[in-house]
Amino acid sequence: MDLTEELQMTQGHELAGTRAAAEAWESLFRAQVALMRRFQRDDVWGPLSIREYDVLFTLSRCPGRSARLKELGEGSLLTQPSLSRLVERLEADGLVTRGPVPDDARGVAVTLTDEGARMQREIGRRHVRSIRRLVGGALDADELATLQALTDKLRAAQAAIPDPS
Amino acid sequence: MDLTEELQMTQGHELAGTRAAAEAWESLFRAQVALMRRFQRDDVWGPLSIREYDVLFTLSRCPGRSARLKELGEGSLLTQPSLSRLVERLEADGLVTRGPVPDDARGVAVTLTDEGARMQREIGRRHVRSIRRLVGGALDADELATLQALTDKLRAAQAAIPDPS
DNA sequence: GTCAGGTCCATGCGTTCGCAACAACATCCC
DNA sequence: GGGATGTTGTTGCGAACGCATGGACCTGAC
Repeated sequence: MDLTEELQMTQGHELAGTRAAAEAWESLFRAQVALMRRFQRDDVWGPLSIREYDVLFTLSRCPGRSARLKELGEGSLLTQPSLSRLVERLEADGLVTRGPVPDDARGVAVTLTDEGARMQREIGRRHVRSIRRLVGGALDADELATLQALTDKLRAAQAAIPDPS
Repeated sequence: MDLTEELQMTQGHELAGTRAAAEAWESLFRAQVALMRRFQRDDVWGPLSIREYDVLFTLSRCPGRSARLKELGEGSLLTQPSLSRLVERLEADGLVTRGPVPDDARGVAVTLTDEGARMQREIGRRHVRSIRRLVGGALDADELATLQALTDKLRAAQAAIPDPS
């Protein structure tokens, strides 16, 4: 342990080395970008953008294939206004419906239509083939399990760290 | 090993299970999105967008702080026209210069100016603090090293897999 | 040399995005 | 109840993006 880390620990934090964290993040980021570029090139998205597909995918895993706009926004990189208009387009295409939510007249419940669910499954089936090729073809089962465990832990632990005050 | 995997191996591929690959990718993707959202919220970017910073960062690691437009595009999610205009804006702000590249009159060499390098270092210094807090605070040194090794391997191995023919 | 095909970058144009402001509702405190 | 404050979603508008296309240049065959 070098002096910097020791100093940090005396301040009550158990932070791994700055360099190790930065390098791990960069590797994670670059891997995600590289894979995303390939997935984007894939001819599996039909009339949807990846962001639109991701919303349909998220909805397909929600109870009743329905979620509030706010919940959808929490798992997305889009800002709330952009998501609002994305959902507006999905509704115009007949893939989702927008309705009221019980017990909160402000809320908007976004619900997958049958056609939306069908579209999601169809694209998802093709997309998962690409994932198997590119991700499953790069790492073995143990490595995949380890990667999943680490990224799950990273996401959970990061969520527990407050914003700088 | 289940029947599906066995069948795949008889076809000459050593693919890990589809489910494991899909779940690992989703975890990786969600972790990246969650962290990215927090980094975006950080008040460290000054007048730049994250994408603009990423270009300056990439240039700062290139020999001579200079790279061709094409090379910059390979590590970015932006399309070529979008990157072209992003660099155009960076040039207008005095952060990069555009010049010819030796031995190829089509090429455009993008070079970091002193002010661009200073801006990148200043933002980078603040950004790396967030990375240490959120990434270094979530995983210990061993976990960071493992995560980096796996994502590096994933990126390299994926690059070696050809597009579907 | 020159012509065909490929690569690299820029530009026109319609779409999507983010920011700021706003409207509508919920919640809390009195 | 009633106003102050916070939350949820929408809208106006300028900025940025992606797609299609075009111009300039490189490469290879003849």
